[in-house]
Amino acid sequence: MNPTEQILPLSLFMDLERTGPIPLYFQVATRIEKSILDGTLPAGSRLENEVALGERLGLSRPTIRRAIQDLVDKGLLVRRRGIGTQVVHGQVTRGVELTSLNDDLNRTGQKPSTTMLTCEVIPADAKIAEELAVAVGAPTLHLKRVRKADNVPVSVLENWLPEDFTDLNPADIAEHGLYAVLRSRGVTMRVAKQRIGARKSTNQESDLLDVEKHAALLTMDRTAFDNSGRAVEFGHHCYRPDLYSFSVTLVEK
Amino acid sequence: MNPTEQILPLSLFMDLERTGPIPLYFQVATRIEKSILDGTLPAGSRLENEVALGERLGLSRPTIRRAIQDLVDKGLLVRRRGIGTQVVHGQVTRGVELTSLNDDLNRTGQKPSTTMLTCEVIPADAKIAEELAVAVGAPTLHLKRVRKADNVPVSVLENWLPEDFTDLNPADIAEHGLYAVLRSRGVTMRVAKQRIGARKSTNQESDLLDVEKHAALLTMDRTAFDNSGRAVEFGHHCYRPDLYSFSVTLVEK
DNA sequence: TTTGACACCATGTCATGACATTAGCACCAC
DNA sequence: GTGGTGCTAATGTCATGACATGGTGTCAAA
Repeated sequence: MNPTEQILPLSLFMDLERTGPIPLYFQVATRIEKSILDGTLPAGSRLENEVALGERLGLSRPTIRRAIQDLVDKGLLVRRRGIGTQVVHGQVTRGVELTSLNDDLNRTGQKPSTTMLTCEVIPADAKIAEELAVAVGAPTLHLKRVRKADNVPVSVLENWLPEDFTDLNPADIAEHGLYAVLRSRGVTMRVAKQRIGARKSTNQESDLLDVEKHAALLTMDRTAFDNSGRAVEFGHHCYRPDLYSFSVTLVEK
Repeated sequence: MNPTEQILPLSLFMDLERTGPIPLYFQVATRIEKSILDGTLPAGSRLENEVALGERLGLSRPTIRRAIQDLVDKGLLVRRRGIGTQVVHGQVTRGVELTSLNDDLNRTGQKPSTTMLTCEVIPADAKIAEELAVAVGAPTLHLKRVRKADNVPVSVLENWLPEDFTDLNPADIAEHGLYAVLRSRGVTMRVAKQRIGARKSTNQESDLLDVEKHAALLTMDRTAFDNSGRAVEFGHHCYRPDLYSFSVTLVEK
């Protein structure tokens, strides 16, 4: 019942790349994470303590600590002062990340496709102006799309972008996804604030998503900010709850 | 248009408590956060750089860095190497935290109340056993409650707890909430894994929540782990989407 | 005028060392 | 026996110092 003392195999850390561009703490975190996922470190087992681990690997304590902290933030490890570090029970689930639905589907092996319904430049109303931090009436690019996975409609996506992006190419967006097009323009997303709720479908949404009238939909409003802190996108999305849901891992600080 | 150079008023940092139990980085982070919230540091403004800030406050760079990093993780600041640190645009929203609905309602000033529908010890079925990492058939405490805010029903909460907690007092839970009772037993939650979705209400749920039949509900499944990494609670919750939603702030690493 | 080299700035990474705090345990005194 | 006391182990906090890396702007040469 008491936590098994567990030593990480040294071999896992033999090939640390000390000169490459990949930070050492990241390499360590990756290797520990892999050990957890493949069962080398079973749930509940204890990690070697920070200083000892650092000595064995020839790394300083801050580096080890940073690696472990990243895994704690991910919900894989739990630390207790005076006790040590243990692997959390329960199967690992990938949490929500700052990616688009397109990326998610690609990762899970489903074939995404997009139908563009609307792509127009319209003046911002009060709500959009507020979300994007632009003046009311300022031109914005308004998109409405249906996203499908393996040809089954999954969600209706409606997005607004500030004036700088009103020249985006609708065909590119339909083919590669909005986020990919923005990335290729040099925009890197850093922060997103999302609100997740639910409501009934409108008749149009029922048609688009191929569900019955007044079906329950999962909704998500998102405002995304780039690395200079500027709002670059506001979106209102509706998902078929039988095909999509959100996973979140919370860690008490 | 270009980010205003901004200097934090030194007065904000004059009363740092260097001997007390509150970490210095936390005190710094709190003060910066307050400056952002009250408008002293407007959206888009630039922070003084790390080293200078450290010198002015008589603190080391790691301490300052830790404080800033916490605010970056909260989605309040954005950092760019070679550029500096800026305040993110957009109003601040409190994200999901590892708290119970009870705590949430208390914080927003609404008066929560709870009706206990079921409180019984039952054997774990396959799904519950999997979530709690116990054997199938092991005794678990099964709760079903309705949570109200200002006497309006907000959610139906169904929870399962492992054998150690089968002796919990139903009256205590109804009065103080499940999480408060667990805290008073010395259990501290550290990690929770949630899945958020939507579905239609059952007839019973429609009655309990005072909504029409087949209304859209927001659902959340949560498994919570204590500071030793052990699963201590699995819950399936349904919320009225007109009264409750989830906020999440994501930060790209 | 344009372009390349270079310096500067600010954050990113890493090492070393020290002390504080907490949990668990063994031991000793009462 | 029981309870306090102190030791040990492990993480938490903080300081100092160094170098790397990416972004920006300047200045001079082509």
